[in-house]
Amino acid sequence: MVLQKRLDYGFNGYQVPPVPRATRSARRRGSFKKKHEENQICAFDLLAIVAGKLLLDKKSAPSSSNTSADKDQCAVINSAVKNKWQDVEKSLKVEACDQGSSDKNIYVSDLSHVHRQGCSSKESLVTQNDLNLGLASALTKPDCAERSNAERLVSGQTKNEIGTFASKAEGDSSEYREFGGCKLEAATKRAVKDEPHKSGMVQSSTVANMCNLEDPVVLDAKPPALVSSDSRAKVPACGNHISNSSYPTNQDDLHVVSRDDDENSSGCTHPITTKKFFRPAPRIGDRRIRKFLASKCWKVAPRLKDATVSNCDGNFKPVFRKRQNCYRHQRSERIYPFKKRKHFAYSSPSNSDGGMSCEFVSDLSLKGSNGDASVSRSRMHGATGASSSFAGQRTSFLPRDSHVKLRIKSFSVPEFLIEIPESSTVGSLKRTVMEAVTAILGSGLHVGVLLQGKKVREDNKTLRQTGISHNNQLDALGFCLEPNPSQTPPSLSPGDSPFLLQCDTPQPIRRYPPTTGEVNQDICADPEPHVNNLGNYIESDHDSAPSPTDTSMDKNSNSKALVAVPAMNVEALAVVPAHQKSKRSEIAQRRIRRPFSVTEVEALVHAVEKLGTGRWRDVKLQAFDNAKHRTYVDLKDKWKTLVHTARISPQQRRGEPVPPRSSWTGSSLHTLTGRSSRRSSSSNTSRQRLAFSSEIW
DNA sequence: CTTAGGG
DNA sequence: CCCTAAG
Repeated sequence: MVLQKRLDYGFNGYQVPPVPRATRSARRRGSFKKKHEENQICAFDLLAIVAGKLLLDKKSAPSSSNTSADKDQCAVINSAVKNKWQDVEKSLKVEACDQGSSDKNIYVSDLSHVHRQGCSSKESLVTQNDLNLGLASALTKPDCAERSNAERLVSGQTKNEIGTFASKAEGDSSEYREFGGCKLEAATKRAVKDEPHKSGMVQSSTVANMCNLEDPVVLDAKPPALVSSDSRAKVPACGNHISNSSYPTNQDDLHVVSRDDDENSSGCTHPITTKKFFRPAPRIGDRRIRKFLASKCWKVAPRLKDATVSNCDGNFKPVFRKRQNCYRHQRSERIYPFKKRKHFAYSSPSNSDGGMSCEFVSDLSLKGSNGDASVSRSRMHGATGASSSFAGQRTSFLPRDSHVKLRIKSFSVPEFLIEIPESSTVGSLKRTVMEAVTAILGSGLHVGVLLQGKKVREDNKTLRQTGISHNNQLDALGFCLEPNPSQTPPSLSPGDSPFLLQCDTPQPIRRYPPTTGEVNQDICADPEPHVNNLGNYIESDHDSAPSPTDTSMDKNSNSKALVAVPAMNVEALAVVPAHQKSKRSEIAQRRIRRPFSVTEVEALVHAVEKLGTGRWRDVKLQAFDNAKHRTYVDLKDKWKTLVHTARISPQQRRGEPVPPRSSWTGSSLHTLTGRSSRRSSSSNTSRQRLAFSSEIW
């Protein structure tokens, strides 16, 4: 094995993403290089932090004493390490010095591993570890007894225990979790601060040790290339804690701890025990292809805006369908439940006075609801179950006379048609309907008012004029949701109402045809897995997405392809475009918070370590391709917070390690490099860190 | 659409 | 997470 030339641009010994591709903007800004370099540091740090697979063998820790001899030894270690690393052809089994014994090595494991781990440090690993992770307390404990104690603890733990511990710890604090059970000062402190009652966990520095000092064997474990928490994998009952083996360090038996369920899932953790769960890092070509496809899909992934925008023209269907085809699993669930949910709730009142009620609408609702809608109490409709039922008061727009109190129990959804292959599952049918309904609801609605079963179209009349008064029988009054007319630019009515649109042409019922039914069926040869996949897939909306390697993905996509979401002409040149628009943005609801799971963070770190920052889209595609709810912005943000939480000072990011402990600082170790000597001048920071660590350990 | 960065 | 400027 050969250390690839990436070492050449290793920054402070950290692995550098292969030939970083500066983004266009970055190139333009000319700031890419710097950013990238900084990122390398972050990548490594966080990688180390998160993965908890530091390259140090536990034996590398100075074992028993903290004498100056030790320090000298450390210096030797470091220079040895450094030299080793500079020799690109040599084995990466870097010898460290522990009492001068070559048996006690710093293991860097093999090259491939190193590359996977992203650690190609030319620097002292010891230093790095210690620096970034507070490494093993064994390394840093000034007190010999303490140190050896820590060591004992470390060595006494089996891998499994480590995993268990880490997992448990993982479940305790989300801040803590983010570091994969490896303690980081900042993180730990934060955990303490945030959850004082759990400080017990925090004190267990052994976790860090264990993680950091795992056997080289363990280190060889393939790091997850992808973060996919495949929800289609068997998801065991969610317990409070994860199974012992859930810590993803075992080779070929990666267990995914998927915890990105909903925010308040009471720490529900799904140990996913599917073997070979992770797809190994795709080869370049492979990845290219995948990337290409994915990016294609990604690019056309409809957002809400897309939908609305594309709906604005009359010929929306082809466009939309195309998107639909491409979108597949990427279709983000965020679109519907959140951004759109409120739309109809708001849009009804806002539209009700918009003067958009049209004849065809009335026609529709009548047809659709079989007259039901024409009665005041329209019920939830058909299989959709998606009527927007809300009860509330609807005050009239009358200036200040007696108010009409209305109670709207529910709205009926206008009729629409769905075509779906017979081979489709009930689940997909439901989903199809749901999406159709959601699309209708989300794409702008009008409220139709019916009085005594008659459509009230004169929007400018007062309620009183219309005959709606407080002493009315409320039953005489009805409301229905009406789709916006997808019509050619409406012309203003020359009549009494300047805002009343003329929509005399009856609109055909919307259809939601399957995109390519036959093809789908062909592909979905076996309907059974289809069912399962779909079911799980739907559930997976809450969780992460399925693994990309899973071929059943296709089926899913196909089943999704059956879901033809209608394109409705939303605010097609609506009467009050600006108004509606502002409303829309107002309405947009915040997405639910979904804390990153350890696995995700790991994957993120890996991806960033590999790709560098500034390529969030690539990161997303590569590592979070299936996590539909993670946008590249999310990833970027997560990285941001990770770096912040890790308290990787700009200094460190620039590659100037800060000694965690003055006892180390003073040693000859730090005179090895100019950097090291510079470092001592920055002891200010180190003292802060010191105080910090002592708080924890 | 992506990225960067502030909030 | 959201928002937005900038490219």
